Amino acid sequence: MRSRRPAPPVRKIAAVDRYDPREVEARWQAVWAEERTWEVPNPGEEGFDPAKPKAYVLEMLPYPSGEPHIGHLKVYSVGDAIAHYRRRNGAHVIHPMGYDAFGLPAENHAIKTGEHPRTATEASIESFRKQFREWGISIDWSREVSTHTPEYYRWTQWIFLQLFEKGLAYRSEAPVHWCPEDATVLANEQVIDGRCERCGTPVIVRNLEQWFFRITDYADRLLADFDLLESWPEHVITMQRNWIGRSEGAEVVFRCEELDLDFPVFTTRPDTLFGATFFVLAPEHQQLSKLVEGTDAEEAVRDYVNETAREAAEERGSDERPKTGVPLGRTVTNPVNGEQIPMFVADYVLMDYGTGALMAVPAHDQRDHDFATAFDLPIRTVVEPADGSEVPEGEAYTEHSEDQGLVNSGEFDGTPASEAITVVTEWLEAEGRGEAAVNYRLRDWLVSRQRYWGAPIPIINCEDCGMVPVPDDQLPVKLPEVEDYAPKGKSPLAAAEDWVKTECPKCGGSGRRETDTMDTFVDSSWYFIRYLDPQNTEAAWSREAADNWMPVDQYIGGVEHAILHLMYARFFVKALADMGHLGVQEPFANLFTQGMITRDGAKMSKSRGNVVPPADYVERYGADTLRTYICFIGPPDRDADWRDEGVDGVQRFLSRLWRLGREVAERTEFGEPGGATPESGDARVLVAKAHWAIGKVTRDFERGFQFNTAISAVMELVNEAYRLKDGLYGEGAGDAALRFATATAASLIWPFAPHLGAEVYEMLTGDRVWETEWPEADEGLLATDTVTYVVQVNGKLRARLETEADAGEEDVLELARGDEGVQRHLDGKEVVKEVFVPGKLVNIVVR
RNA sequence: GCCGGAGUGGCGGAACGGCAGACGCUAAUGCCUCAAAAGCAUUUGCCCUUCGGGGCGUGUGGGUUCGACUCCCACCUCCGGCACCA
Repeated sequence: MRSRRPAPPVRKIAAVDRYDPREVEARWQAVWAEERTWEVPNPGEEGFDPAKPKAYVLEMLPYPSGEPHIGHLKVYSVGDAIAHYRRRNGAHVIHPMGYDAFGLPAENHAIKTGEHPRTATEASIESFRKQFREWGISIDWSREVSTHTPEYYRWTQWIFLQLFEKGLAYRSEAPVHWCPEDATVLANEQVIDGRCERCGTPVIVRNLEQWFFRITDYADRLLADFDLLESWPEHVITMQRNWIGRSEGAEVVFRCEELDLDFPVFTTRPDTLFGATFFVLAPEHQQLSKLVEGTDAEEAVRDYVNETAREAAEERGSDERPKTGVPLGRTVTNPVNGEQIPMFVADYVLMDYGTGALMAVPAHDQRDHDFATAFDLPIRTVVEPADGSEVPEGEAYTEHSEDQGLVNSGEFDGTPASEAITVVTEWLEAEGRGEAAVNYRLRDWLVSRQRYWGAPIPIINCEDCGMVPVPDDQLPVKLPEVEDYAPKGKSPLAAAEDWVKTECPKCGGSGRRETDTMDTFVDSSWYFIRYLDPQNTEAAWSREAADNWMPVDQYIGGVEHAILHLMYARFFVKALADMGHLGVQEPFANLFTQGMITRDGAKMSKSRGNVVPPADYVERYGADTLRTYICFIGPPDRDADWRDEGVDGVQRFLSRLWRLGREVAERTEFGEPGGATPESGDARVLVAKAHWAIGKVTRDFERGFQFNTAISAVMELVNEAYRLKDGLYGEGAGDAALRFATATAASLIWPFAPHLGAEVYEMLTGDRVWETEWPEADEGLLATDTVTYVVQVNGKLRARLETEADAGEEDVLELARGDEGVQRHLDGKEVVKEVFVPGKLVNIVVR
């Protein structure tokens, strides 16, 4: 801890004897705003030191709606603690802020009130901005961005066109999810249990022409590059892995000879091909009408298809309900044995997985088994347990390890099932009837929305030239002003006829603008790069700035974004890296997902009346108390239940530290807080405790996010100072120890309670705590002359012994055996073994 | 069903295989005060106690070990994610 400056001005020792957070916090906030303390330069700018390591600390940007809630306070408190810690450990820390300002809530509000969504959005942004300052979050405000400004979405549009040029953005007709309530299409990721993620309305499937990003091209890299991440929560990786849903198997072609049609299917079990006894198509399958046209089955099939189309995806998805379907009166040929097997249409086959058709193997797939039972179809076992054990009645046998061999499978009989997968696939390849294949659950990302409040898609449709990108010098395509924000099945932008009608940039003929806007997840898939060079009008960012700061060293946010945002952003970074705009493959090296704050065990909601409005609480307790409480309540990745009594406790602690600081500043000589390390006595005990706390807090930061134990260590230090202070005042070593201990407590609490930390530290040292280096624990000080040995008999604690730290094994054992409490338990028993752990413990085993 | 995560006092939570319950809340008592608030101090897992101490305790049942909240096996409960994915 460096120090020494002239004695502090009088005002720095508060005149009141009560900790007044409002006064303290306002003063320091003014200093940080005035001096722009948290701004950090880019390479080449004044103040940039290439020798310093960089740290990009980022919390997910807020969606500005109304006022910030307690979850915001948590995520930014946690992030700020990390940012402060890294700064004082010598890094250039970039810690920016922005707003994810496009989106439905503002637009729905606009529809109701007729007021432009920009008005409510910008009012909300102002409120967020104000509260972030009142919370004392150390933000580099020079880098602030908001996704709804033309200066920002100009570059969102630029990225769209980059993807378009590379064939990664395309327009296509496909069955897509449509939310009738919000009157827009949704991405697969935004459909939860068959319902719209935003409003909960059951979605329906419609065939529409829409814009997609080709994220499926990146499926394998999105999986493989988990290896490039430093530290992500295991469950987030698992969720993404499941979502991408890679499975290996084979594509096998079944042929309908009558109509000369080939039906490829995907299977993970080519080893069971001989067990395929029927064949099923999804109701949405394109060839269906061709198969039944003019046959007896036509009407029944049409009815069945219409019926399933009416059903919500939600009901169809249940595996509880009985299998339904209709025979087509056609057969296909099983390529391995030439068998003609009957075809069906059934809604348990999904159009958007595999090829929308499957070979049914009822003996070895439960769903096929259920269908076969319902329709009385043959069930042929082709894989048997090697040990001859029975398969339960009514169940499919799905094992396929080397302990199972093939039967009823012609030349493949006896081949172990695990091996048969490869062998049969090779055979299919040789025969030209199939090949090894990989299938994914992941679909391309549907990005167009028929809504107003988003970035317009920068494409012009020309009768002669087709889809033409808006030339770079004409960006941004500004959102037009309209009268009515309500969606009517097409985008509200379509009503702005003057805007829609334009000139084709290619041929100069008449063109019409694309009227859909982009999914807001597009905006938030690259904001963390714009922060690095936010003022740039020539490019979305400079490679130099991006190379300097990327990747994000610590990303913090809610687990609800585990799939959507985090996967889209990974995709963007990979695509941009492929185009040469970035030098990294992954945006977020370390990810931390914070838990929710509940109250009375339930999620906070207005209807439940258990909301903790941060502004009210900051007014009442001050920001430092709230921030520290949130970090103290429990491990930040877990959910935690809010209790006002707990807040009182933290307030008490901060107030104790403030009063200690003031008292020590008054009653001891201003000067070097460290001084010479006292040899012995309470002064030494206190200094040692301070070093212990430094070590503990430092380890808790280094190990991750163990803020609750870090704060408790500072509490212990403060408690120790209170316990010892009255005996230490007035002697040189005692005064110095008190100053050191108190300044250390202020220094260690700084990442959580910056205003108070700065205040107390300045009272005692005249220095600004954020300009000092993070303290280092003197491990040597922690060693003491005497140690306490724990004495166990048969593993149970029986005595404690104070002894010289350097006492030998025999001496300690001798002492232990002689102890009265130990004696009682040794009496009349035979000592079998004695365990000695130097400096710690003795265990005497008796019989 | 599959994949994650978690079970410790009245509560939130601590514990490199070595003193279970740090720290905080709550509660009780005392000091200060005319009084209250604030503050300060002590106690606060359960049971028994002759007040020395003793017994029991980390979801359940086993195991490894001198020693297990911690490691291994089996199970129970709760939370989250995915789910007719071929």
